[in-house]
Amino acid sequence: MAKTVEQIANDLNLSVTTVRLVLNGKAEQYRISAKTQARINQHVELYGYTLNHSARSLKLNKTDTLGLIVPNISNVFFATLAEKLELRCRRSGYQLTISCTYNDVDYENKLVRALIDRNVDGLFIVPSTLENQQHHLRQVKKPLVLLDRDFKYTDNALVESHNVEGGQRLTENLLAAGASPVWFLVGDTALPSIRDRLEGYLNALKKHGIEHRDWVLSVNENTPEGGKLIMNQLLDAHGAPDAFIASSLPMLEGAIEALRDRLGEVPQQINIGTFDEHPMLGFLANNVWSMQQDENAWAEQAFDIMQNALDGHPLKETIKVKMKLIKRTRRA
Amino acid sequence: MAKTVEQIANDLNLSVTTVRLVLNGKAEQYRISAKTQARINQHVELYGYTLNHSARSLKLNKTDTLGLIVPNISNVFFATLAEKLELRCRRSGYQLTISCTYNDVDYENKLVRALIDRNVDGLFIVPSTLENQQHHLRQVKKPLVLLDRDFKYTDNALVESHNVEGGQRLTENLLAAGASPVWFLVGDTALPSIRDRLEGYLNALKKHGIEHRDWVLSVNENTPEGGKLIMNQLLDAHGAPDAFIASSLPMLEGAIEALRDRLGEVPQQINIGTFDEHPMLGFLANNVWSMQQDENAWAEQAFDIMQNALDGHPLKETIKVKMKLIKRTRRA
DNA sequence: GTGAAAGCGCTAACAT
DNA sequence: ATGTTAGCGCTTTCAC
Repeated sequence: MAKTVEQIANDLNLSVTTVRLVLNGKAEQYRISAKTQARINQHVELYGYTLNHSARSLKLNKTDTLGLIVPNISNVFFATLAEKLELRCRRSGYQLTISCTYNDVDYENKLVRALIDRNVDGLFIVPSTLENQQHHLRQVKKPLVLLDRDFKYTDNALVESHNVEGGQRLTENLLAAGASPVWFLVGDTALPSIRDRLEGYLNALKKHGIEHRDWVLSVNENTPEGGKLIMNQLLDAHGAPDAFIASSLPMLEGAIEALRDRLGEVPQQINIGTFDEHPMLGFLANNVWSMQQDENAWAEQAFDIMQNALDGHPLKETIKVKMKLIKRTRRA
Repeated sequence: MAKTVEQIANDLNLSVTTVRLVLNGKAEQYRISAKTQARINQHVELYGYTLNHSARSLKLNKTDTLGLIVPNISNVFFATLAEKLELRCRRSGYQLTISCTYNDVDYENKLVRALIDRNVDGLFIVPSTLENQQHHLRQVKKPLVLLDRDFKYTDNALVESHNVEGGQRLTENLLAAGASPVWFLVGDTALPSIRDRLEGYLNALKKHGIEHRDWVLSVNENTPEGGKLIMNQLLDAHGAPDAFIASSLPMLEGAIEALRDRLGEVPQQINIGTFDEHPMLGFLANNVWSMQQDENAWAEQAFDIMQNALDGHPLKETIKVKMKLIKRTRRA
């Protein structure tokens, strides 16, 4: 397949420079004779030419590769984000390499090192903890775009959803539906995004003159197990709820499981709110409001910032992407 | 951060060879003096050393990188497979780069070219069509492991689930539950995996002395839209079913949507079978049987084959991984 | 026990 | 308009 520039040059008794110029479309600019161009093009047509990225990388000290580090991609949100980002990167000639941390703090640091060692040109990271974030900021001397979690203590560029506003809007819609209380099942307030959603929830309550901070039930893991635990507590203390919001899909999964385990079914009149959209939310017979994150917008914004940084214009902005409410109403 | 081998050698007035030998743990083998070793180790301790992968790749004509091409990763099965495969590859020092085709036939070919151009050492591919498969077999001169879809016309190594057996077992379990007919909603029989599931279904019927081929309803896209269309047809012709099997999760999503749209709810007594497992299947109030694919086993097997091929022992086997049945029973 | 040097294929600076 | 060359950092072969 291959054929190197030098081989082509030799075959045609030309210099590498000449061949390179036409290969790179600079033929006109350097006024390579039409005849030479034709000879080269024909040769390439015949034997092909594929640029050797390793050689190019060695020379230019860049790989035209970007890294993405997320907790996992079996989570639809991160999976979709990865898809959009990969597409956006490829559109500009970058290969994106995706890696998952599985929320393992040490493994995350190792991943960063592995990608830096492979000389990626820049890195998109969803850090697991503040410590991880600080570690990365120290280690990574390349363009870095933080995603999803604003742990503060840095002015590095960051893209996230507008969780406060989203949380508020979601809550207001559930409040408007009438059922009360609207419990808020919150997993892991160590995560800024979760904290912001909670803040939005409280804002909405306050706006409606409600001050029931005891409607908030929290646990310290953002997982199905956490959701199950907390829903069981709720059932113990108050029986079946009329309405609740889960701070994320994994929490919701656990909460629903608890309801089925304890009540034998998920009472259809419960109004449910959740963050992150998924087609299977339609499997619930209930009214379901889901606050969707806009992965496409994230990808565009994050890549823009990266592009600028690669061009030597590092930006320090925090972008908050608007969320979108999806309503599923059950038939009366 | 960096420091090259040559820099270290210069700093210590040694030759690159000596430095390399201790860096690569061949110190004992070549009996480098303890003193020299100490000096080198100390220097590295102090200033660090990171191997330049680009230079190494250029010299050795390999990148220690493998490629994975799947339809998309917003599909949990492929996402999980990608996760497991990435872990397995990293464990052996390979970086995995994941790309999605979105079922775009041309884009898929471009992706293969892009990865080959970047000189990946080998490729795992879920081909979209037979034509794609043949294209890849022609283009890819490197180790290639096909995944998920046995389009035949090749003896290339391939890893897939044992869909026939899985389909049969799933069907038998639904038949045993008593409800009848057990409809089979099948999307896109152009996909070998789907065809095998159907075959398993028919085997089960036959085994039970049932010959109702008209229980099979098919459409030509394996999507929510396909599932919706087909369930609507079923509702038109026979009313609400007592039991059905969906050939994949996307199909099930559409089928459930149709039920809700038409009946206002998903009748709880319907027994549902599906392929691929997902926690949110628990959102259905129904009995749900799901036939789960074992991504971990796929990853292990696929990597093994790849490893062998990279070591110069190309294998031509087709591996069929056993599936696992998950049962969700509703409370009476 | 340690050293020297060629060469992987590309780019960019400098010739003509 | 086209040619020459150095060098990116590594590996490998050969030499003392």
